[in-house]
Amino acid sequence: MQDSPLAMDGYSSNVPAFLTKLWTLVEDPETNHLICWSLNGTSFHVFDQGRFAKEVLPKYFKHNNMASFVRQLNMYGFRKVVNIEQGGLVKPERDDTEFQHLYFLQGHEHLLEHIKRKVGDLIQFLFGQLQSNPGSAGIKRKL
Amino acid sequence: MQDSPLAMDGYSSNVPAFLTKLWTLVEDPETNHLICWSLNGTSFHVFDQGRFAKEVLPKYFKHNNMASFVRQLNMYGFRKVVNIEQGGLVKPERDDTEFQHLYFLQGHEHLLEHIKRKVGDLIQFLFGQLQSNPGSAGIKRKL
Amino acid sequence: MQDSPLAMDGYSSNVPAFLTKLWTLVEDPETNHLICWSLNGTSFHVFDQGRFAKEVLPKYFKHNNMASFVRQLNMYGFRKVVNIEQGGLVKPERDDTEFQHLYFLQGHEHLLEHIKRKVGDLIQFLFGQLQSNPGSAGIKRKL
DNA sequence: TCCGTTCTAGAATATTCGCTT
DNA sequence: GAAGCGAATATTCTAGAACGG
Repeated sequence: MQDSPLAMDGYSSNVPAFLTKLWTLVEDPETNHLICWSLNGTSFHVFDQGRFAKEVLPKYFKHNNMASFVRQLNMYGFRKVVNIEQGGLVKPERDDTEFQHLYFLQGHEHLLEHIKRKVGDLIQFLFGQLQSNPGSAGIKRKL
Repeated sequence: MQDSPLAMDGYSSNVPAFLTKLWTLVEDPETNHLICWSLNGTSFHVFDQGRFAKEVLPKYFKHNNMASFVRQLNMYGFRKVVNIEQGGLVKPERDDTEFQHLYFLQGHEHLLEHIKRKVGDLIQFLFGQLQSNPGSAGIKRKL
Repeated sequence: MQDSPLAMDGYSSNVPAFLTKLWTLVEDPETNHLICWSLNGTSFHVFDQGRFAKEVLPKYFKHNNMASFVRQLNMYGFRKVVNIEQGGLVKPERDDTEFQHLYFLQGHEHLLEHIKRKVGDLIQFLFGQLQSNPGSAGIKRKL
């Protein structure tokens, strides 16, 4: 792989690194045995969390922990897809984790721009207060 | 050096020294192993920051610090190009830093004139206010 | 290393990882040629930034950039010690950077607990507002 | 005046840990 | 018990500020 389509025109898009890396990861046929699109392209699977964490993650991120990867997924609004057989009594035949996001769709890389990183509720609340308080204009600008 | 090509067409171009030095630096085939144009000529790469800082910078500037060089780049509106393969735990094969500016293009030296040194945001804001406020003529003269 | 001496006396010390790593780094005789205490033990020196960044930093941190190391130092209130001879025209004989903090003293590891990480001015201001505003108790509890 | 160099800080994302639901 | 989240620190990129020429 040479250039990501997102970064090919010389100026950087405002899509956070996590999303472009995730996209690259899921697309890359080299790692399809560990992470790949679902059949209909609306979600992605991680097989064998252990190997995925130790072999794939450190190539793109500054860690090798599945938990940190999942934390980022949640920060960007991805949700785990719960499979029926996973919750049952019979042990699933495969270590298979699935995540989904409305704007993470195979063949629609431009939709990544609509995936927004969450911000803490406290910060959001305080920002709202500042917005509605005319007296805080000076503080906002300078602080 | 006698005449800069930038100043040969009858009107004096006031391109700051930093930009002409940067251009010379990137063009110079002698230092292409440490700093050179990207393949398509829309950005430039610095390889091996340490050697670049100690060997190349002092030939053009009054320092040998990568940090000061980067500060100048940002002052003139250059942005770092973030590569996806860097940023992992596993060290990339090459120490490669890339910067880009809309008007820093291989083969278009005359565009350097459009690269403007930034002034502080606060100063910029105040200047904008003065521009749109007719009553501030006296202030404008003094400030 | 089993137990940090900081946590052995019955109460848990919450010294951030950066400070304990920095302490270990400066103390370690193996790396004294790149980072070590000053003669009187009130500051520390980094020699040869380039080698320090590439060889030492990644053993303790998830990066190999001097700039990131310096950002952390400033976050914790360390200040660069400016040497007279470094600013002169004659090139200094050695690449020597020195940092200091009131509570970073050789032989007094327990003082690390007094080094506080800085927090943004805006956050600090907003927190102060919440503290002095009784009506925000519910928000504080829930958010 | 504007530019150059240095040191420090802002701001956004990234990583980790522990709690809540 | 697992999924999701809050909060603190960590890393990166850019900007502020002071000073000198």
